[in-house]
Amino acid sequence: MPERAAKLILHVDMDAFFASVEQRDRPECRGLPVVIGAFPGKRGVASTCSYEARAYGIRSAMPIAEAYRRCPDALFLKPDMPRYSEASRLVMAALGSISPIVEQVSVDEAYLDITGLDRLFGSPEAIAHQVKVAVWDATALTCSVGVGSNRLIAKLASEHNKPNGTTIVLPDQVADFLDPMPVSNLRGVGPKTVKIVQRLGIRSIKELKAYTLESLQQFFGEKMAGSLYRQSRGLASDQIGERAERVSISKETTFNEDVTDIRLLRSTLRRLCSDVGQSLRREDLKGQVVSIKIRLPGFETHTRQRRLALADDLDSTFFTVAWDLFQASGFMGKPIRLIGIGISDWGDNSGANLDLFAGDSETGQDRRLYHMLDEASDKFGKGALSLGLPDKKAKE
DNA sequence: TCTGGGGTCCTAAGCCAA
DNA sequence: TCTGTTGGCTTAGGACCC
Repeated sequence: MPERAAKLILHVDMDAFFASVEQRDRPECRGLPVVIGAFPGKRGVASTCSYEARAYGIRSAMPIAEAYRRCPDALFLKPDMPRYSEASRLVMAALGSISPIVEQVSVDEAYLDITGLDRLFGSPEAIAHQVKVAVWDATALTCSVGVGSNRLIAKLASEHNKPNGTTIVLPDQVADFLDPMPVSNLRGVGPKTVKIVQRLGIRSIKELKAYTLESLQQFFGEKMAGSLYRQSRGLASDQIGERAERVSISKETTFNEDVTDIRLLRSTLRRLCSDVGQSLRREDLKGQVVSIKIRLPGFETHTRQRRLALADDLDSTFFTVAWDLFQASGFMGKPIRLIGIGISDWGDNSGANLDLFAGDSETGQDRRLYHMLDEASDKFGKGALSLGLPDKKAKE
């Protein structure tokens, strides 16, 4: 068996992406603290912020009220996703000019397989430089670049020196690079896992590495233990490819104030179902599992889901099921902080307008009429309209 | 401090059929 | 026919990421 050539993976992470696009396009924002996210006074968090805002201690995912407290003079802007998507498209096109193997992982991040590109560009440092020049030429935005032997090392390397940094980690430098890092730097390690790690007295990746796989399995789930064991040794996938196919589409909304009004909840759910239906049809998908998400004032979150007899993409189908799930959830009449809907499990039935309920004679046209009735009853009150359809409850 | 929105993945419990 | 086991599927919740 011929030995496989060592891989060289490069990770690109745009610097404060949304905020940088705003500062690029709006000269009045340059050099100032800019926070992208919710407006102060409303519920929400900072999606991202400029480096000037970070100097005030503002961070991604920080409640917007806290961000405002830290810097009332910051410019608070709503995200302009179409503009960021366009910038993202240009970044990815620029990366494609460097390597034929690019995997976009989010709007502002990508992995490149740069194995063998030294013949074209030279050293890993030279390739990283080429990437930054290409991104700058295409967008006038800076990025941070990390190079390593696999995805984990490349990603940690790009995070190592931000903004506008370059970090190369050669295979014989991996242990020195990882050992002093906190365990929270590893993928999949969030606040809950950090708590367990702290309870065990583990502070660094070096200390984590002292644990055997079997001992980690006593404190973490099987998968998490395996993941921690491999990551602490710098082991990870070096395969770069197409972005994985999406597995669900969802829409949700948090109310500015908790809601008990059934009509408002119903109309909100209908709007979300319509949005999610539109997204599905745009992507030519039909889903077979309808899930609703309900968040109560204490941030307690519940989900309910139901499998359809056949996959569908109609707003009215989703709304009928979602509303039914909500009514059966036991949360009717309680204050609701957030309501959401998600569709998943792409069925393979290709025909459109398939019946929702097995053995039910309700057609797609019927459903549209029920949908109109529902809309009308929302507007004018129940019983205001009759289209001569059989009573839906009676049918079931 | 008081926590968005859109995702993915993992785990556990309950149910059901072999 | 009854009972225990096992494994798959569904459902719900939770952790995490960007």
